[in-house]
Amino acid sequence: MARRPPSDAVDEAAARPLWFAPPADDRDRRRTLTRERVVAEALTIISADGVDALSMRALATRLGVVPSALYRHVRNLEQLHDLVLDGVLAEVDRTLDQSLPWAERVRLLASRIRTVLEGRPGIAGLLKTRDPLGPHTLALAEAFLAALREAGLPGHETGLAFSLVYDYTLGFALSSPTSVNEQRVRDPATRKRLHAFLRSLPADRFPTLVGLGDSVWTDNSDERFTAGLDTIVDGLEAARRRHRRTKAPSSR
Amino acid sequence: MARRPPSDAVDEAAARPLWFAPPADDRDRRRTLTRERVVAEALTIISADGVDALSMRALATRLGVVPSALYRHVRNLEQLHDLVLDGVLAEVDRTLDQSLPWAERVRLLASRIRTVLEGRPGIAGLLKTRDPLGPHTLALAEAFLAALREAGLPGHETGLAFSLVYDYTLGFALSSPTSVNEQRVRDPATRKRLHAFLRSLPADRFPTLVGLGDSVWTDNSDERFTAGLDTIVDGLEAARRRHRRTKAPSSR
DNA sequence: ACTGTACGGTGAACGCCGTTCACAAGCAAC
DNA sequence: GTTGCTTGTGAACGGCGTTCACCGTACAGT
Repeated sequence: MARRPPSDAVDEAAARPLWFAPPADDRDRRRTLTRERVVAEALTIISADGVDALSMRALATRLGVVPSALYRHVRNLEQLHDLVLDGVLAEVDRTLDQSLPWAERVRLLASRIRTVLEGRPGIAGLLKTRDPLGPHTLALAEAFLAALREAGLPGHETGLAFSLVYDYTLGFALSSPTSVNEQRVRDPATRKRLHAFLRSLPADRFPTLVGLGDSVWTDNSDERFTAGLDTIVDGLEAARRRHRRTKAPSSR
Repeated sequence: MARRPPSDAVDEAAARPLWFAPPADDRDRRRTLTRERVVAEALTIISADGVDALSMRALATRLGVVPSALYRHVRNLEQLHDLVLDGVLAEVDRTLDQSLPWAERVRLLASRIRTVLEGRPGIAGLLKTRDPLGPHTLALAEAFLAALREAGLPGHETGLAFSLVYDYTLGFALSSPTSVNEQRVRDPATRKRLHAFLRSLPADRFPTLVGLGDSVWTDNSDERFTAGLDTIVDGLEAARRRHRRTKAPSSR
């Protein structure tokens, strides 16, 4: 009696710092279902068809198993999401040339996160609403903070800066074209209709909108992302200077 | 035959600029179902129990009607979401004292959006993934652009700046505590456990994370929001100066 | 070598969901 | 009064997450 439920690992914030129980032994691997296999298969589903295509039943079918079998390895869909999220974040390259200036390092990390997230349509939505404290999430935070610390801001402001950059990156990845609205956004005909629609707006009600014309709507999401990121980093740079001045008023 | 389906209104970008068909007459109001009543009831559900509690069936029950009846007034759940979103955005106060500097106006608008979105748990998620071009969404964009134009940036950069501020605000509202994780975040005991967990991290693997200590994690989301917003506005200010200098190098 | 037990997969079921479709009640116009 | 259109109804379909009793198998203890 009293069958032990699947472990918590990612779910429980107070879990043991021994996250990834070492693979132990590869004895009966390959024949029986494991949590790793479940999560891995979930990831391939998401990469292929987006996060909406990931369901317990579909996942079970792809693993050649009945849905209820999954619940031996994963507590529920929520926990599966958390595990998948940390698996995705594990794929973000955290290596950085330490000689690079802090701003560049921050930019690099943010760009890499975006790239990885955009390869898994819809996963940014999960990440923003669930925000698991898995090992790789923490490692990523560590990398960001290490770069930001060199900006010379006090600890509290460093945390705020991290939150800003991280939130921006996730938020951007979330609103970028996913599998759902992809064709709607990328389809040039639809885009033309949209531009025509915007041009047809009553100028008395939306003077700025029509006054600025098409140049307002940037379709290139790469440009939009880096431009926003640069502005944020500029703002952080300004804060850095401001703080440096009040702390050690050397010149002027 | 050939029953006319519910109109598109928000859904179709190429719809007539005649958005809100005037109420016409109040003859049979109150007895029969209308699109307005459906959307209004959906909004109260969301405000009370979050966006996850909004389902066609629950909505129908609250309206004293069978689920399929809703499809006479709304094409499907997606369109209902779009209509709800525009309804929410309609509640954002767009009036601004024109004598305020542009930066302050931008800050005001962003804060108001955040306030409204946080009153509807989970709705920011919809907004980011659907992004409807309804009348109030556009009016909000107009207000932002009007403020940003005074920063003196060229049209293209103004659009980028709008995208940045808007995305940041939505992204932040999305990750702020919703009905789902609310108690998990607000509960002081959980917060204590989280802090203890962070302190227990191995310092060799996360030197910055543990080095900065608790000061990194700001629980006050108001402070986090305004700090991020200020940084962004600072960055825009820097871009403004930069551009002004290259355009008209008056002093120095 | 035998036996008990716990693990991990099965099959059926529950209750929810969005959506469709044929049909009926009400109402307007001719 | 008949016609035809609008709008709500009832039943159904397929899909979802999740639970539960069941059972085979492999392994541990004696």
